[in-house]
Amino acid sequence: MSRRDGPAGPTVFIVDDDPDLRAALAGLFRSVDLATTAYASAAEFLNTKRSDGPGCLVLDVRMPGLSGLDFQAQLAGLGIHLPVILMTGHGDIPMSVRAMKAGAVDFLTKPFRDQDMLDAVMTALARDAERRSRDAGLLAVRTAYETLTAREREVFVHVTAGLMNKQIAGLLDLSEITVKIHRGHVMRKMAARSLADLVRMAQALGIVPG
Amino acid sequence: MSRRDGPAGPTVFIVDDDPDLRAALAGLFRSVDLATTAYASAAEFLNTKRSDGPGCLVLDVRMPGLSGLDFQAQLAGLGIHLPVILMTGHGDIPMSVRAMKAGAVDFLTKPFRDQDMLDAVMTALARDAERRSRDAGLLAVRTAYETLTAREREVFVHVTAGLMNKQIAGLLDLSEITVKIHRGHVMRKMAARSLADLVRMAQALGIVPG
DNA sequence: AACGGAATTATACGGAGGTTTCATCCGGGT
DNA sequence: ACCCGGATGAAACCTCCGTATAATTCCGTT
Repeated sequence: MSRRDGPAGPTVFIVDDDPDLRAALAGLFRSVDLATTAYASAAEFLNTKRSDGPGCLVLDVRMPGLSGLDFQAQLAGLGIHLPVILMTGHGDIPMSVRAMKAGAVDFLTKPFRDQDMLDAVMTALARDAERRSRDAGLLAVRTAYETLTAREREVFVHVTAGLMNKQIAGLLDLSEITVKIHRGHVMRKMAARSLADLVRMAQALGIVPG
Repeated sequence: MSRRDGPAGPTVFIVDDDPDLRAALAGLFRSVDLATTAYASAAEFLNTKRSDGPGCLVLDVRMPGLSGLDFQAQLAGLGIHLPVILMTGHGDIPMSVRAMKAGAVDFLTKPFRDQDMLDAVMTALARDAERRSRDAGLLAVRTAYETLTAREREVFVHVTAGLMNKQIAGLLDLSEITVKIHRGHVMRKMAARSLADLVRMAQALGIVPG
């Protein structure tokens, strides 16, 4: 029921209190060469050390302790951004709408067809992969940004706003040469090979002149 | 049941074959000063001349002719990007999930509370307003981009990729001075006041060097 | 007290950006 | 035949960017 999820591929995390369903799902995912790890409750999932590798969550709505919906609502706050697929045997429309509004990939009613679950998981894994590639690019930029001093960040903002060194000097009450120095430091620390690069980094960081 | 939707505010378009519900909804929205226009079917909505102003759609799922779900699926293809709220008296979970996956703002089961509908409409109108402001900014950029000649567009791509005029000249087999000329034309035609501006425009246009 | 990092500024130089003026060439349309 | 827009490019000129060198000040750590 559990397999190593090395660099080979993503892991499907199953959280359901029904051992039979856990086994069935694990078998289903194994049939398409997906690694799986199963848990009987949300608490068990949270208390277990996991790699933070790629994957997705398959949650039962009705479980002892935290329900699948409540669990889903808490995931973002816990820093877990795995895409979620919900399953239920006794759901209703408001419940499914709430889950989808909260960003669930799918909301399946039991019994569901194997293919429907596989489709949902594939969609979830694709969504996770996309988020990870976005985050990976952003992490390097954020890390570099952290190394900037306060002054350098001010200059960074104005440079990427398109202001000339002279104008920035006026705004910050500095000499133009000082702005040039800071600007050079920003380019070096951010590993930007051109102003265009730096502007895109600012965009990714959500930095706006206003 | 119908009110002018001048520059005052957005319009809620109601599509439902039940006259009583149409009237009730119109009354509800009027109570919060929202303009409404009601239709008995999807076909009637499509055949009627409407302003393309801000608003949202409130659709019944079960209607004679095109169902609310099918109608929703066709809207994007018809160039109609109004946010959709669906209502149904006899829906099921797969139906609601399909609607939400297709981007519906909400999926309400009849009977619903007035406040739930109003909340959904407010969310929908906010989403529409946001999309419109994004589109408005993009339209100007797209229009300006249309005026560029083929050569200017090539230079545009490489400039926003961060290449120096000298490098661009090499790639396009031109003299550096000619690149400068084209570059100047690009800046003027795109109304970019700085290279940073131009880079952001390229981002918005989805222009990538690769 | 000594050291190092951050911030500041000046001078100087070379490279890159940007514009103007002038001029040539080509294809399309009047 | 003529004109015009697009593309090309040379010369000249100015501004802006970037960096190296050197120096000063302040602040926090050792």
